[in-house]
Amino acid sequence: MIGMIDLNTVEEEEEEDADAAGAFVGGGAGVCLELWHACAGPLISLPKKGSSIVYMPQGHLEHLAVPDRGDSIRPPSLQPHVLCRVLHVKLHADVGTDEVYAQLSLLAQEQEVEVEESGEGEAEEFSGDSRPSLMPHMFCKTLTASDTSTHGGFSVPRRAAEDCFPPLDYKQQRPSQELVAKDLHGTEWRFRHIYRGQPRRHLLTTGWSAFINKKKLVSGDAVLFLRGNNGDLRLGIRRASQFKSDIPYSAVCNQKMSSGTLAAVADAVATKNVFHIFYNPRASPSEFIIPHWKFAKSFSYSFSIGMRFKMRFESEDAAERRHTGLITGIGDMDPVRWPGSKWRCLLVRWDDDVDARRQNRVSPWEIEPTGSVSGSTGLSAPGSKRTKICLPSVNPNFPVPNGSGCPDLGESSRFHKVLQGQEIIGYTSRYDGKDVSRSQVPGIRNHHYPEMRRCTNDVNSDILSAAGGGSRVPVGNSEFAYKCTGFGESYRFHKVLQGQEIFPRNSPYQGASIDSRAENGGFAGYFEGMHTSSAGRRGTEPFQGYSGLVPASTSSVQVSSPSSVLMFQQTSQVPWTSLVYESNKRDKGEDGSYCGFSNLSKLSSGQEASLPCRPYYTGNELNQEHTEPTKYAHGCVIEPGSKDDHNIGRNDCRLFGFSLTDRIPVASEADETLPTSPTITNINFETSFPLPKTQIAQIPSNSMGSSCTKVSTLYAVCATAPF
Amino acid sequence: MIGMIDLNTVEEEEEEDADAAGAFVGGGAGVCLELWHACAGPLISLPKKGSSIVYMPQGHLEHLAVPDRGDSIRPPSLQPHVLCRVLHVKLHADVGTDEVYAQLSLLAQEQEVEVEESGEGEAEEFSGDSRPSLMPHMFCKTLTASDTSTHGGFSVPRRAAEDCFPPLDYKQQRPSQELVAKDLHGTEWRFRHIYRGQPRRHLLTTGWSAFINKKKLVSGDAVLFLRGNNGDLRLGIRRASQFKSDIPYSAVCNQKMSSGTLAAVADAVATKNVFHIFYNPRASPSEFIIPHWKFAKSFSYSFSIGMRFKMRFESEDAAERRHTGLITGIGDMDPVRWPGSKWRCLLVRWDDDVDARRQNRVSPWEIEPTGSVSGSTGLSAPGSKRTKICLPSVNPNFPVPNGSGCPDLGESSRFHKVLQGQEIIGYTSRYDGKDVSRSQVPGIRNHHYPEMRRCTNDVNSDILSAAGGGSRVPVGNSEFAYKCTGFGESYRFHKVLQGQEIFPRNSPYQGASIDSRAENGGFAGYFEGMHTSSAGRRGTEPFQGYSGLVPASTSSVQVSSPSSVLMFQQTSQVPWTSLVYESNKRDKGEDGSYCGFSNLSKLSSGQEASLPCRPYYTGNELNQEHTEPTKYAHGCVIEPGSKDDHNIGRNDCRLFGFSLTDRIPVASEADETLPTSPTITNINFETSFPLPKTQIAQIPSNSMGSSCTKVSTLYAVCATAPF
DNA sequence: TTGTAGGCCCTGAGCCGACAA
DNA sequence: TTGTCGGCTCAGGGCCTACAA
Repeated sequence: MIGMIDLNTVEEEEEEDADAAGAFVGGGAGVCLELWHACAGPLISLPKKGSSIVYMPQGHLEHLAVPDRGDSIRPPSLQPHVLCRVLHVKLHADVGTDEVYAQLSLLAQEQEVEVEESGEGEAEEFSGDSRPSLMPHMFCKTLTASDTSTHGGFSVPRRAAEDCFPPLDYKQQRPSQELVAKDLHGTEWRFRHIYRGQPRRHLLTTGWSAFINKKKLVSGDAVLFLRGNNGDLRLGIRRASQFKSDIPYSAVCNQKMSSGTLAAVADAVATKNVFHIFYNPRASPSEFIIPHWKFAKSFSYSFSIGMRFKMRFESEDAAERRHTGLITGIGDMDPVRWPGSKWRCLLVRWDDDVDARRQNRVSPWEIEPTGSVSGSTGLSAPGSKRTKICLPSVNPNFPVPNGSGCPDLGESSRFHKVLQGQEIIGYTSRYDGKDVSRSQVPGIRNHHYPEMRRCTNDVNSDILSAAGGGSRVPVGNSEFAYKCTGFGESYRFHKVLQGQEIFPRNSPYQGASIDSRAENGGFAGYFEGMHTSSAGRRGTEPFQGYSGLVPASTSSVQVSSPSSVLMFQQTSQVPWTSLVYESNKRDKGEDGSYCGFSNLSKLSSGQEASLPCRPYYTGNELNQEHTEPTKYAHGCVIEPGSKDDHNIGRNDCRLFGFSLTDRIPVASEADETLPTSPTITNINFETSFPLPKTQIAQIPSNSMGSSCTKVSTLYAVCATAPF
Repeated sequence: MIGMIDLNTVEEEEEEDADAAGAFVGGGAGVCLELWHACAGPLISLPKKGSSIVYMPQGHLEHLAVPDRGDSIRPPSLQPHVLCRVLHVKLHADVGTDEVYAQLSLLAQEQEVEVEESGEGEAEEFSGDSRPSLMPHMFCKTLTASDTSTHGGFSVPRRAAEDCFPPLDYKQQRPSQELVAKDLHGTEWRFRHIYRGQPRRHLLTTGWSAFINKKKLVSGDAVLFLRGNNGDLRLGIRRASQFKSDIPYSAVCNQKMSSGTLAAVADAVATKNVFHIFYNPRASPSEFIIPHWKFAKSFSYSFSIGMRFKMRFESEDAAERRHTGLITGIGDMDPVRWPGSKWRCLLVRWDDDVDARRQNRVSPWEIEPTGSVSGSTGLSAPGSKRTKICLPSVNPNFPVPNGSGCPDLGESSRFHKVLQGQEIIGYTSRYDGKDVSRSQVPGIRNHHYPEMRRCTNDVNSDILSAAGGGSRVPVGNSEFAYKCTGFGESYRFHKVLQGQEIFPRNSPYQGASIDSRAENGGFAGYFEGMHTSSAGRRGTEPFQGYSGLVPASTSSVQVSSPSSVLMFQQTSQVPWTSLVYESNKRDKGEDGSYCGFSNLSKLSSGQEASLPCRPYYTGNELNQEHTEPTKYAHGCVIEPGSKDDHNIGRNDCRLFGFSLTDRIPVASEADETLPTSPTITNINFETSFPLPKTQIAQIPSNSMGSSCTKVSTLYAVCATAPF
């Protein structure tokens, strides 16, 4: 135990935190929530406990990847879309392979379910989990041949070592120490960390090969080091390819996902019993569980043959890529067994079909129309451009120390996005606290108090004016929206990408962040000042400090060499899109037969939401390319010169590979102080998916707790224009 | 591939054989049936496909060894004793630990089930599996410190090497070859086999440490080498202690045996669906599945407080030991949740309670009363001593070459018993066929034809007279009885014991055996001439050759040093006990409430069995000590001087640890040619377990196929005296 | 006959700096 | 800054015989 961490750490704190989040491995040891998400990959999210989701048996079968034998015959009683409440989410890691997977406990819901309960439940759940669990320092490195060779050890990127490892005594000729890192199972791994060579470099030597061998890591796999706020080191694995050696991959997980699953589900649904779904986020991209609102939202699009669309993918290097295509057909994928199912009901042709693996069938909720079909610019609702403007809604990530405002909303600050190879560092807190900022603005350390005070000001008007005002208002608080949609399990979701390093060396918030953190005794729930975007400390004044916290210079962000790197990026939920709720009281007829989800028509509106609202998107997605949304979305621009469609640095979270950030419907009681867009019309013309009446993504108005009711109105616009 | 086996082997033959027996590992590779049983241990047996068993949920819970949480609450509909039909038996081996376990597919039976179906099914199943699969050569060695050290290799006992391994060219100074052995998963392991050192010895060097490491073998564990009849080498493991390392033991198996199992069983029983039971024969001695007849038989005993009994155990060295005790109480083990259950309903005190692990509660079918209570010598039925006399019913193991008689009965010849450290070699067939017998009787090679011809003679009268005639007739054909009881899955069951070596060097049958085998082109289903006892080639004339094949001298058997050794012992089924069936047509009243198995009263008699028969034991077990039953049971006495109660060499097979050999009720159509015992009375006086009327172990008369109908009557006596 | 120990060889794990990308 | 290479050391795998139980 040489050179142990010297901070005032609280042992087992993360364990408890994981417990509080309901994250366990099978054996009972706690799984580090952050580590799980880091290992799961950048685009994986999970539904939150208590949220409403739609379960797709077809997709489940695909995920199981079991041969379509007799036992996979559709149980007659099982519908293609099953509305469920998520009762529990458990995070697991395969004992043999460290592969992460999740167990969801679902309960089929009646159509008459009061959506309000979801919101209440959420508020309660968050309260038990509002304790900060910061892990501001992390890095992910793809192993080189040298790293995995028996010949040598592990070459640690310099800044990664400085950021995540306890400092070495560089006065010595060969400084070294012993590192202890826990993996997902809580197993401790010990490494000798030495700084040597000419030129000097950080190496892990003794103990490394044992780790490599035990984990059966090969070149191309990636390891993650993650320093918790209490100083604990965590160690994760993200394999390049699925682990398919002589040892059967994910024996336990596959075991649980074996045949007969669907029959069990059908029985549970029929008998109103809980059933359990195992999901391996890295095994297959099946998105067989999607948020209720997302499913409902897909009805708002009018898909038609010939329509162009775009869709996001996770590429092999864990970077997100976007592909476009053309809808070539619409119809049931399996009209015999699953008639009326929307699962992969769209037949598409990709513009770049170089990737043969890509499915030629997609589900409506996976794609976004780009609106180039039939020249119907009307698909683009008015004000679409303003949705971009909303993105500079940078709010500070500094938490209110005692969280008197909306403590249950304080979790969005953990909604991280960690890019592997894309280093986004708001403040460069070295492990020893030295060299905090290389080119720091002098005197910045004294700014945090005024800024925090400014957070309490109502700057809504500023925000709105900055955003261009008008009908569309930025849903600046991603966490709020996230929570309202019920997919808060991933509120601390990280996104770790490889290949690009973004390092804002002279962020004016660095000093402030550090100081506030120190004064809060490590409690601080803030993150780097960069890329705070819309998410952040959302409390009574969500956009608080917006005007004051916009970085003075966007050039502070640098894009450096690929591979290796660290730090979290604040994930911004719904950064550049706005939501509009539309009153939908008119009876649109009983044409819901196709969608197979007519039960939605029975959904009642929220108690406090006086009017039934329907999620509505302004159509900005239909005619914009989203090539550089972050330019507009974030207070600091990632890299002004980047013109590819990778959207690196775009804050995206997906539920089962599905984006949670694009547009999140948020219901509010009514528009009180905000400009509304009462003239928004239903864009669902030319619909291929007739919408049942009041088929909405119903978000309870009280989902954020009573004290936040007013806040919610800041982010959601509910147009009450009757039809 | 140095020195590969030179026999005319048929590749994959055993694989197919395993398939035919329904033995698979999870992955699909075939599990060698013999190897599975060898690894499972000496006292483990399994029910046969199609047989009737009684399933005990309580025992299952014990076997699961899950904490008694809420989910182990007895499902209301689940009875403590469930009569089931075994639909399938699958043999498995844990991928990680090689631990063997079995999967039984059970279907709860109605009381009205026709027992005849079982017999028919058996005949069919056997037909598909009547192909000989001989493995006459095998050895098991407990690993020494040197064997497991990284410093050296594996020291092979000399005769083990000569018997199981291909011969070396001893003319070379250092003969060596490469051995290839398959484990339970079909994985090939290659070893360098060298003969060197001063004095010379057989060693496995290269490749051995890899095996040790991969299998995580330690000193004290045992390895089994097993040479198939086609020359294939098989390699098994029997761990000294349960494999409990950092890697969870038997993850897959335990997974399948996890919580909620009982609820699933209850549901399956209620819905008349098949349910699956996983049984780890080495995990716990729970005997939660017992043969139907065994369960019923336990009612024939009259257990009372103060009664003495004996019970068999498997000791740590895999040797069988017998312990005696006193019944101190009778009553439900769990009167709240499982009232009326007979599971461990007897409270006992052991005479030698040095072993604290021993349960102080036993089930009635586990023990045998010794009749020393209340001086009731009446418990000993008349003719008890004659049961010993029946044991010399040695029949030859030489098969009829073309099996025209009863091919489906030809399997008993595979009912092996392999004693580890107890070497029983009828003919010492070296691998190269040389040095067949070291002290062979001259000219014996010419004896086999007359003997085989003699096998076709009906020597029943001889047998009976030799057995003393009278009311009790030896059930000489163990296989037949075994099959009739439906527990034929283990018909090739091996018993491997450690600690004693019995080597009949000069058996007069050696030459004959070898020759007949050679002339049959390897088909021969015979075994060594020693210890043929009652089991063997049972065809139309089960006791054929009895008079002519009794060894001239019993001194041919030697007991040598413990540890290491080989060869199969023919398992004798019911070697020294006789069965008497008693007509039980009288109505004994509806007092079956206690036993919880009153459905037995609805059992109808077999179609061809004209009269309901009830298994009945003459009570010889009640007053004899069984110390040296083989003296009487076998044509050749194991070791005349052995006086301990180990009963080494006693041919015993257990179902889930339960003896199948003691007494096996066999139903017959009627007694045709055999002397019967019409005056046998029901000894079930003083009964603590009132028997429902016609509570019998019903064995179908046609269980051995129509061609064997007459044969069956030779072994079973059905007294038809009405009450 | 076979378990164990010591001698010996040699592979390869693993640490190091040099060098170059 | 860090990936890879060659050099180096050394533990231990592994083969052998000697000796003794």
